[in-house]
Amino acid sequence: MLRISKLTDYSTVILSEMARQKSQSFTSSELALATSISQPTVSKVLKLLGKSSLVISSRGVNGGYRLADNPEHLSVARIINAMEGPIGITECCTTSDTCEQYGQCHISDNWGVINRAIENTLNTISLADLVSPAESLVNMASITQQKPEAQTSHRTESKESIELT
Amino acid sequence: MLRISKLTDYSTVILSEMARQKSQSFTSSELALATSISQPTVSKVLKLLGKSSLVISSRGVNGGYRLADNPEHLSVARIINAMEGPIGITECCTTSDTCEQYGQCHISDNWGVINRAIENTLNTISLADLVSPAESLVNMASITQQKPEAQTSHRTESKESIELT
DNA sequence: TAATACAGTACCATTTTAGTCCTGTTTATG
DNA sequence: CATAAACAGGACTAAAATGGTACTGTATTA
Repeated sequence: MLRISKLTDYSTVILSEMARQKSQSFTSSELALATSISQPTVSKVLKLLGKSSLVISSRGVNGGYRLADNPEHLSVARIINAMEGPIGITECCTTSDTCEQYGQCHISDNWGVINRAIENTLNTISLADLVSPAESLVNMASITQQKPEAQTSHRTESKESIELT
Repeated sequence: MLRISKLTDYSTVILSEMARQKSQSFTSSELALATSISQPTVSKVLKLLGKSSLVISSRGVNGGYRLADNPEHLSVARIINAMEGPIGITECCTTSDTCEQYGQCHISDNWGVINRAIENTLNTISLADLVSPAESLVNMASITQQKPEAQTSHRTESKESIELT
């Protein structure tokens, strides 16, 4: 299904809740309430995000979490990276050496190119984009464009090649 | 990690082996030998691909599998779709109704946009591209471009926002 | 010193995935 | 028409990943 994990999904919900509110600091209980995610799970997610310094925590009474940077400067790629580690659509994209097929595989380089293309997409989208109306994101030409420009490579016509709903 | 499954990975290796050879028909044993993937696994993959009519099988002596269409007309998105079902980077991209957060979630629409962007990328790349030298793919402007064009939305500068290797 | 809130880790249940095997069915061929 | 080659369709198991929770510890404020 090519899916981010549920915890990663939660992290985007939690972070966008933080980005949407003007408040500076949030406890995990507050965010649990606001997102309908259980408090222990919210806590787990925020701890992970803290390790990569996407959020900053303060302990004790009146403690909580706050965003480490402006939502404009936090990309979706970094969020995924913090929760799941480096984006690698195939095994060889991240581990490169452990694959048994290595040497007789003719496509690992191309998977690397594909992986970087997806990284680029996710890197281009910020937390601020995530909380903006969907129209804004659709209008980001670099995200949704499908240019029919001249090039050497064979291309699949997108119309006939997909029946995803 | 945002990864395709191992079986899906195998499927791309197997299909590209079929695309590279001029031969028309391949038995699962031949492909197992050529790819260093075990024969039962190759067989399992080809059966799955057959269900979505990406390959055509013929039984009996001299039977085997052949590509259902030219490599130029088979997109990576369709391969993933055949092996794993619809591409959905989040749960709400595919199932839409079962999510508990539905109603109070403010970002599902935007995840839909992101999902379509990734679909577009994977849809643009064909099996023929996968077996071509990596340079060809890099030169596909629609895949790797990162346009800094004017737009309304906030953008993350790709340089500072990512430390993936 | 007591209460609040995060830190770190461990744990377990569930689900998913990978890989194999077995029992059909189809087809070419001698 | 018998036999062997090859795919079809499940069933099954082991291993791994994931999700969710709990527990103990530490920092901070009042």
